[in-house]
Amino acid sequence: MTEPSTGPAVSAPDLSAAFAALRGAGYRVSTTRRLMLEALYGHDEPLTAEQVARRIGGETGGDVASVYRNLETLERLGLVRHFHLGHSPGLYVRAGAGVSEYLVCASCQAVRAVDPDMLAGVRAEIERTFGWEARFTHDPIVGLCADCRSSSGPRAVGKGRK
Amino acid sequence: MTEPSTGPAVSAPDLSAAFAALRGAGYRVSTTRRLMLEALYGHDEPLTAEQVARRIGGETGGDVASVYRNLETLERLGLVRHFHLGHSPGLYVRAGAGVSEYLVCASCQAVRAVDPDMLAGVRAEIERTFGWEARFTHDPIVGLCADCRSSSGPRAVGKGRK
DNA sequence: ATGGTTGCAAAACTTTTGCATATCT
DNA sequence: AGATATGCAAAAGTTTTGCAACCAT
Repeated sequence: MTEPSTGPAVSAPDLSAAFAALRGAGYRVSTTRRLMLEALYGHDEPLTAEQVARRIGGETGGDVASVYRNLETLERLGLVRHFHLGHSPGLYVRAGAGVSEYLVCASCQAVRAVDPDMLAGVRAEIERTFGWEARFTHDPIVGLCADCRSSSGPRAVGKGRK
Repeated sequence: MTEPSTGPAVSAPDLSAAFAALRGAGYRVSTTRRLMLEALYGHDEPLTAEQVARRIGGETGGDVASVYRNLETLERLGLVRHFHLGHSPGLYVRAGAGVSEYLVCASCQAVRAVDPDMLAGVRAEIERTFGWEARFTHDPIVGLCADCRSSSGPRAVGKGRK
């Protein structure tokens, strides 16, 4: 068993640092992983595994199984994070660089990445009221962004009735 | 097409009111639906669709497809609500009776149902900081409950590494 | 009687796993 | 060379859908 160690969470501010993090943990920087990271670090919008696969493969798209395997690895290394919006497939975004928590709009699906410090007040309020320590890392705060609040009114929520 | 109308959301404080809500919206109170509501209204813990099916069928358990169909109906009527915890299957709980938002413990999976009013402070804090209107109805607040905070310390989170 | 409901079967989808082959170091 | 990573195929798990038979109203 010469499998690379899981290693501690590392935040990579940019691509080359992400590659270094991979190597440092004993993983190889394969073509697939390089393309995946380029795709994920090039966008702020979250991507599904299938979207990532489509971006790394030629016409047919890359293999989704490999993408899932790598996403899990990248997530363990703290380079990527994923969450779900409603019943959507997993949505993956880059992590690190002071960005580690998200607000997701239930209406337009916009994602706002925020510095954990900005949520200090919210966390404090939750602790004061309930005694719980809130985690917004895997399950983001879902709500309506400022735009959707004003345009759609308070009724438009979720993915509609089908 | 004589399908019953979707109707407005109704909060049923008890079983008979739930039945009335069904009838009022033009739905029938079938045996399946009655047993499902009894199961869901008898517990505070959330149940998966399969658990509900097991409770309504004899030995073999009821049909999961029907359960899913009915859960969707009951949710539209505001009698039931569902959310997800991590990658778990949908977890269904009764709605109404002043209980409509949840805190879920990432460690022991305890569910704390809270009156929406108790989250007013949290919502206000989020609106002040981000301008967003938070919704904790489909995606509950995930964190560590008071018990798990003291016992496991700040490290135990999520479902482990598999 | 009638049309909503159920059960069963099969499909749709997302994610995981096994294994031989290709690839990085 | 040698172990890791990939690709393909198949499986697992959850949720949805089609359809004939059933059952509240």
